[in-house]
Amino acid sequence: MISILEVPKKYLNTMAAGISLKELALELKLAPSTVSRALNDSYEISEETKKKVIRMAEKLNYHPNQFARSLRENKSKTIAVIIPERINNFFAQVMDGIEEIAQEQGYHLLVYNTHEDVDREKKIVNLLLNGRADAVVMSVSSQTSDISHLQKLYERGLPLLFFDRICAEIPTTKFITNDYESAYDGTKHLIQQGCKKIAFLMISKELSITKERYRGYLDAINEAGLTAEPTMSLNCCMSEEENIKLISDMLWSDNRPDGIMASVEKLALATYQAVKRTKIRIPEDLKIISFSNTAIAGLLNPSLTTITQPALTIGQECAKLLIGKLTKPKHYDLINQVITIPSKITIRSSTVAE
Amino acid sequence: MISILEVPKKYLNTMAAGISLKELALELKLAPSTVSRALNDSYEISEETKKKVIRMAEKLNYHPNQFARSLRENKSKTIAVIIPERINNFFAQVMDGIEEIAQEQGYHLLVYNTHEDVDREKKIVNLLLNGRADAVVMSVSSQTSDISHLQKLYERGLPLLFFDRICAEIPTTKFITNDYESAYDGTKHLIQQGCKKIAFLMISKELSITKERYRGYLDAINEAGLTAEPTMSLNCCMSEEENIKLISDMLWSDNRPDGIMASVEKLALATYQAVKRTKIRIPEDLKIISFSNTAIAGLLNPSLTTITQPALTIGQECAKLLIGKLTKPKHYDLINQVITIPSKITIRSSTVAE
DNA sequence: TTAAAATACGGAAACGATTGCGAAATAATG
DNA sequence: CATTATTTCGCAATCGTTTCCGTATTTTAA
Repeated sequence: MISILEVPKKYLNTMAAGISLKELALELKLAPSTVSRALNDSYEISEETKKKVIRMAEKLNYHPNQFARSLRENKSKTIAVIIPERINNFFAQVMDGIEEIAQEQGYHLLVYNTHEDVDREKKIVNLLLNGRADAVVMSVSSQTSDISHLQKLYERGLPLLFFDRICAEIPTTKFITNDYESAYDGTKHLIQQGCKKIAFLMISKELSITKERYRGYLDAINEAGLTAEPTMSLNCCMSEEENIKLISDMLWSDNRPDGIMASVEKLALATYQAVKRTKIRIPEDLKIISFSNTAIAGLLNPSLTTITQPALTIGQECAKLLIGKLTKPKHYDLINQVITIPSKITIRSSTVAE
Repeated sequence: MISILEVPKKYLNTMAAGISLKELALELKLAPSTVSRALNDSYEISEETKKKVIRMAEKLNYHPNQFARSLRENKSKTIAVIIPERINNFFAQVMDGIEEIAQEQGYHLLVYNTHEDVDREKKIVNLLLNGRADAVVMSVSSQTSDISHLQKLYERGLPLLFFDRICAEIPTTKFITNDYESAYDGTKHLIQQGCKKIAFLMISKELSITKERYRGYLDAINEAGLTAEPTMSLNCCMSEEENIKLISDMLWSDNRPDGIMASVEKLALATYQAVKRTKIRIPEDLKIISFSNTAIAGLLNPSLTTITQPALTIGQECAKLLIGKLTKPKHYDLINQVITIPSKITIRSSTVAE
């Protein structure tokens, strides 16, 4: 005799793989449709039946198959996130922001790292074309010039959002920080501290953030009556070693800068490494400011003046808008606009001689 | 007249949402089964037909629906990764390692951050019970003592793997570094540098890594004839501010240590912050060594002696084993064992007085 | 008391792919 | 030429849900 509280033997072996709705219905002597409705708390089902169904579902450890559900409903409650780099405080914080909202709303995150490689980016985007995710939020790689793959993704109809390194050609919403103003203010700060020859360090000329930050840098320089020498804008690469060498060469040259605006954190750190191999003193001989989201700028030697992006907020806003669009398509729209959230400059020892 | 190179009008509106196999078959005047086999390069289909099908699939921009496929095949080519913290160099590197192998093998990654919170961990694990992923690799949160949710996940039959912070009770494969030896060697190094009273900093007594590293620390101390005072083992928490205060209190006390073994990076950094508020000099008055995977240990003030874990390798090995198990279940087995990959100690200024 | 409305549930189709089986048409064999 | 293999493809079931209908039973209204 099988007690009602025991799991029937016939299910014991299949339990590992999970029980289906149909089997659950069979056990309850109900139709699958009824069980489905009961579990989804439909008004068509009596409270009594609901209780029974829910209890049995728990007893048999029932979990609805997500693929069947996704197939039927044509949505997966999954968002794909594509970033160019993972070992990076900015992107990690953005991810945390996205995930915070996603978890609240019951959304899952597929995460992809392109390693700043367009080819990888294209492969990943093509993979996403089959509808594994309901939406995509991304920051393009530094090598992305051809954007046909992004165009295709956009035309596929998936809600698509950009942040930080955006793709202007795609008519959707983008979240960035006030790149121009921050770079302008940061450069101005260097000038106020006495810098006459300021170098601009970048990882790629093509990047949206590079262009904007460079524009801010240029305007500040010109406004101060200084001249922006071509040799002072240094286009770096992916290899840390090479970057250190490039920066070293600049520091050893006769025409060396007395100030540096690093458009990304890694280049400021490369500069620190390069400086270590010289007699140059920071901030006395060289002042440095950098876009950076590291928590330990204050522990560096010397502590680093930073332009900190609102990374967490950017992530949260991306997720809010995207999930809003997914859950209430009528109320939200991914219109072609750039939303700017300001950065914060924190002045530390690397720019002020005591 | 519709040219063969044009997309028939009737599909133009549905193209955004994607075309189905059935529609593709209709257009080709073939049965869905034939089209499916053609696309999957079945021997049953003539080369001629295959060409036609593939060309038409490309023309109509066909992409197979992953949910239908997953439902039918009962697998999703997706691996779930659960980590306790994202803004953390170690975990970021592990993730990169996992993703490297996963991308090679065409696997996707669902990533979850528990923020060191057991309740979140439980929710996430329960979400995974419905088969969204084919396998799970995780590092448990520092607050995890009740492991019933992990047990349930394991019993569900999903291949499950642990790394770094492992759960000994679950009989599966775990990847860690040589926590005991590294802590032993690191502590011994402090002793050799003259430390007599060494403090051990941890984030949770329950963690596997804490226990092992503490054991190594203790053995090194006892072996050297020193005594391990209870006040010298400091159990820190999640809040950076509180940790700095805890460490500050220790540093200001009469009974202050002359050496510190930090079992995780964030506690070494908190120590640096705390030291900044005192007159204490590193390494003259206090020497510090820490488990850490930061790339800028050399840029800290002073540069930090580190025990660096093989994070990337750990990630790669996890992914290799897991995907091996998924693709060739007969050849791979997740036997109950702990695989150890050694760390590397890099001695810097924080432990050697010049 | 009878018609209308509300309640509670079952049957069956649908989502989009894969695959076992059957069956033509063609090729190979005796 | 008759028979058997081989090639090439179609039919239909299946995976596990959800949901549109239909219907029997009960309740409410007239």
